[in-house]
Amino acid sequence: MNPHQSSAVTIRDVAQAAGVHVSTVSRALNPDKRGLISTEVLRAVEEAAQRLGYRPNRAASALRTGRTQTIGVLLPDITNPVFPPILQGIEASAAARGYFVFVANVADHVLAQPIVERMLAQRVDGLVMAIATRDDPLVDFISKAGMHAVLVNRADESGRLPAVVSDDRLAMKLAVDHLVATGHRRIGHLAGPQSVPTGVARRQGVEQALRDRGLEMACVAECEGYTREAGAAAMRKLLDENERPDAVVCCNDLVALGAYDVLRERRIEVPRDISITGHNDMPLVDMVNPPLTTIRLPHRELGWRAAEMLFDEIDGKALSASTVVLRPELVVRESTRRP
Amino acid sequence: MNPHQSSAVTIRDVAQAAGVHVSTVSRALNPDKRGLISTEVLRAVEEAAQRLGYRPNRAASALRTGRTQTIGVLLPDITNPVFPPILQGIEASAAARGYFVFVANVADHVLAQPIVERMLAQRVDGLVMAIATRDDPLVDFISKAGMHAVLVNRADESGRLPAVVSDDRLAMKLAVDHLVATGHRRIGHLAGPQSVPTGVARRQGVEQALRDRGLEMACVAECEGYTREAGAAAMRKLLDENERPDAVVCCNDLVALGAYDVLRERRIEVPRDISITGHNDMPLVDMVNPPLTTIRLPHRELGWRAAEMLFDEIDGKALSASTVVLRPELVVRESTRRP
DNA sequence: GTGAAAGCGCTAACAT
DNA sequence: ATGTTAGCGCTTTCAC
Repeated sequence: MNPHQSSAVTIRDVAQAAGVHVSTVSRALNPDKRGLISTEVLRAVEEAAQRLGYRPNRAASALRTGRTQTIGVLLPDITNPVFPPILQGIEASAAARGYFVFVANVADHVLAQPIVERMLAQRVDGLVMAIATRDDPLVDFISKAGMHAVLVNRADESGRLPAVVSDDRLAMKLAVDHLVATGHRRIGHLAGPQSVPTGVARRQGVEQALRDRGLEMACVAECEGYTREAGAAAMRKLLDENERPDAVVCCNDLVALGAYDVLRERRIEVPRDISITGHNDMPLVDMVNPPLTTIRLPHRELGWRAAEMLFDEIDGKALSASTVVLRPELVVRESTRRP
Repeated sequence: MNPHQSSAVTIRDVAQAAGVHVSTVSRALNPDKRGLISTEVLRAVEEAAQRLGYRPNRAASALRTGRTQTIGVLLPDITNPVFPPILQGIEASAAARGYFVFVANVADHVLAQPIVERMLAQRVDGLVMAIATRDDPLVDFISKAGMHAVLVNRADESGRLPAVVSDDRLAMKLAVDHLVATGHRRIGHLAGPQSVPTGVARRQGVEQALRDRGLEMACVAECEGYTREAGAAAMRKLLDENERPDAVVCCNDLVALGAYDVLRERRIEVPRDISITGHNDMPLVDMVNPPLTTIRLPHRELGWRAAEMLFDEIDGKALSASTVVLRPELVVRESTRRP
């Protein structure tokens, strides 16, 4: 916006037009202090502000109050379909409170700290982070800087930052229970990288759920990443090194789709010969062949809740639980055999 | 961020530590004015700033200069897969220039103007908008306010705002030419809503491309929206009211997927009995059955270019073309019969 | 090359 | 209930 031509109208102009002092205008326009102003003056100020097209300069008020009414959101990859709904939830919560959201795509984790520093300079009131690896020095930096921050879709194992996550173990239990209930007994797992918390948690979830049913893991292979290619490679390995299982619980939808690729290539039919489950319920997995049975996460709510927690912290009522765990949900489609 | 505990270090502190005046510090830390400072002083200032962990307060500099180093991005729906790459492009361009990006999800178009007003109050330096309907009063509002703005994925028919778009007619021509080259003659179209510019342009594109090849449109049906359901409904209508075409050019991938649904239901096999093309190359359309032949748009570049144009405007070098049209690309998969 | 001083627009004591 | 005043942290003339 060109500062020279637009909205040169300041609180001064309004005060003059309304025939009152600037501080009166400031009060009249502040919802929290409107009560202190007489009805006539209030009306006069509002009329003048309206007429002149006054728009308070947030930069000035930010300078004065130290609060910018903005928060920052750090995402590893906006194009990964899990993040848009999370962002949407955050944005909705922020918008409802009159906050704006800075979005930064942290393509490479080494850029995270510089970005956080710039956000600090920008005086954001807080941060929602979907990045943070385990034992992240960034968490350190943030607490040292005294910034308000909440993690989303990532837990802070050191417990210094509040977080909102989905229940990975429960997710896998839902998948396993569904498979067992539909008659599967030899159940395998395509595990996520064991270097990341979700990879470990989901694998443990599968093992535990199996044990609860008196079963053992039939076979397992670890993916190098949460991608279709990694899923295909792991599936190949799984099939080559083990007797074929009845069903495979995949750590993620993309991995499941990679498994589909290999099964199609080998003419093993889903779900007739083998059942497959995913995790995330990403868009269009209901369109693949066969439509994928998967776990739906409350992504939007994850974002919403994280933002709400952040605002509570900012407002000083930081009483809330430090980690909120949301419930995932099983979505049964056609990649799992019916009983 | 809590203003009380963090980064209480100001330019004053640095000045004192370095034994110089604040204005000297300001100059030393401003890349454009660093030249005016002697090497020793420069070094002393930098050392002091570093040591104290000084971080310039952008709110203060924004107040003083009228520039915030932020831009706003207005999106109709972040969860629509075309927008994340656009946003990514915008964000990358902004980050490269040290700008931050406010993202606002404009769920309902009546909210657009209030949001723009808040962005104005926030003193964003400019706006990238992926919203704007035809003859949008918002465009009016923005030009009146003297804001810098660029449209993306939407053209401003009144020509008051620069825009970056993809070539819809060319997109359809690529699809039609491919179909003709692979032996199709009776070619139909599932058109987008004729109330939106892209719906009209794509339909005209199909018609023109056909005419260029000496063919006529075999049949056409209009979708009520760019959704799978609308695509299915339109496909049903198309089949019910016309002799079956060899191929159908769809206005959009989701519509094409809706067409798939109907064809599967009627046991019409793709591409043996009929060929189908989409538009957008959204994620996973390579995973559906059969993988969809479609048009890939340079979404990320759309965003990048829009942001670059905006920055040019902000910097006063608004010489660039007022509308940039980017080339889409044909992606041949298995939903179109080979010759 | 550096310092002095004013002021961006707003808010919040404090005074009345 | 309203006015007075000071100042948030920075940039930018204007002096020297």
